[in-house]
Amino acid sequence: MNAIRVLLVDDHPVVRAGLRAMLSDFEGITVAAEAADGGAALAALARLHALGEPVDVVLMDLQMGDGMDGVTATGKIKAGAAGQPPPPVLILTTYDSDADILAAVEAGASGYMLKDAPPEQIRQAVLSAASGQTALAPEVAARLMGRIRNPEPALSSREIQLLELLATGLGNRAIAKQLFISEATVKTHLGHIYGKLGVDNRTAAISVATQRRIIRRL
Amino acid sequence: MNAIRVLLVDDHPVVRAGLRAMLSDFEGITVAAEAADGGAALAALARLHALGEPVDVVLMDLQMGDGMDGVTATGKIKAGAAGQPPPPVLILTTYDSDADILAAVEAGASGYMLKDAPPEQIRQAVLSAASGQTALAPEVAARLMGRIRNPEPALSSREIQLLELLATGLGNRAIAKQLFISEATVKTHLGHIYGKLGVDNRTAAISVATQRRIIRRL
DNA sequence: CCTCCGGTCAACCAAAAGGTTGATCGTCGC
DNA sequence: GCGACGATCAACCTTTTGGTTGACCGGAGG
Repeated sequence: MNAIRVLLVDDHPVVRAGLRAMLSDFEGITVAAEAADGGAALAALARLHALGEPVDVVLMDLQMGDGMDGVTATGKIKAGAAGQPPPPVLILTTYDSDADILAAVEAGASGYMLKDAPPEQIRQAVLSAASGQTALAPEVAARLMGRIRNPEPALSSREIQLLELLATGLGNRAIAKQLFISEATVKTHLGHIYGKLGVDNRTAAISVATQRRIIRRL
Repeated sequence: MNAIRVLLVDDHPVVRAGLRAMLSDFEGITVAAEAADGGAALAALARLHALGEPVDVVLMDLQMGDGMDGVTATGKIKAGAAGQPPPPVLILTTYDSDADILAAVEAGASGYMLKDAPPEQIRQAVLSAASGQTALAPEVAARLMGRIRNPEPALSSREIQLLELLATGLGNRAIAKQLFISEATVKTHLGHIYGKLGVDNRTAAISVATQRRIIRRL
């Protein structure tokens, strides 16, 4: 049986070295190539395909230095026309926010592992992904289950819109003016938002919304 | 000449493996031990010291899974009574916010490196630290220089500390309790912060501070 | 058809935050 | 020793927020 050929994608040399060292210790797994960002990953994929040495599994970080993040890269890999069967993508990240997990899964990732996972767990995940199965870290699986059992109240798009203006530091009056509604309505919306996020003031709402990636922050 | 003995502290097995592989490739550097968190690091330090094999440099992540973070651990190491000369502590982290850098430096860290640094830079930093010098990543150094040159928005470290609590959504009273100061003092500090950042409310302060990377987004 | 829900608005009250002035204390540098 | 500055606190007042209640409209769905 041929070894599973893995493509490592991470912008941290340290992490790449760790993954390389870790995977090399396992039987049946070899590191075919490495890339520091999404663009390089796509290039490496194409290059290896042209050489007749296709990659079996892509092991990729979710947050990368340059513009393209793991989710976008996953989408591109999955949509990649050239070779018929795009390789399974395994996401390896530090955080396990709901939004990240959902986004990764929706983009077509075959798995979602955390960087603090023990080597054996990572090995299993690579093996699973190579055989076409899905691999989720226990913590991630538990989180998804909890989400299904206990769905969080979803914010309406209007509320998210409010939240974004809120995060820029605007006061209620300014938000009202911006959205062409009355200050009273702004207060009503904010009250609903606080309730849904489980907080009781605007700064906490921003904090929670940012952590859950309901709104983005640059 | 004896090799420099390094203690690796990071809660991610992957990162530890990477650092180990990376440092092992260098002449004159050996990994004496590894620890997954601050507590284990202190224990390892004591154990190695008892064995007569003191570590020359501690290479530690700033954010660790358990309670104790890198800054706290650094402080404990520096204060560690047992062996007379505490080893230099080199902080290795993903982010380069003012808040993190200042906290690390104040805690007595000998250096501050970013995880996306090339191997050679890390090697240089370990060497510098071992010889008692300070090693800052270029990005970090530039940031500190800018801070000195631009006295315009020079927030004191106390103010940055306030800002961080502010960003978690705490109210003035809660912040006061957290810092063991009165609510009046919190208001005074906030007033100064608003003035320096050119804003007039807490949410705007968080927004500006985040964009200027005075504090880190979580 | 009628109910549920999102979005809109109002009035009112309580609490929190913001603005101002002024004061004490320590440390640092000149 | 003096002056500057950061950190601390207090009292006072104004503005902003948060919390509650109640109401109207319009669309989606049973």
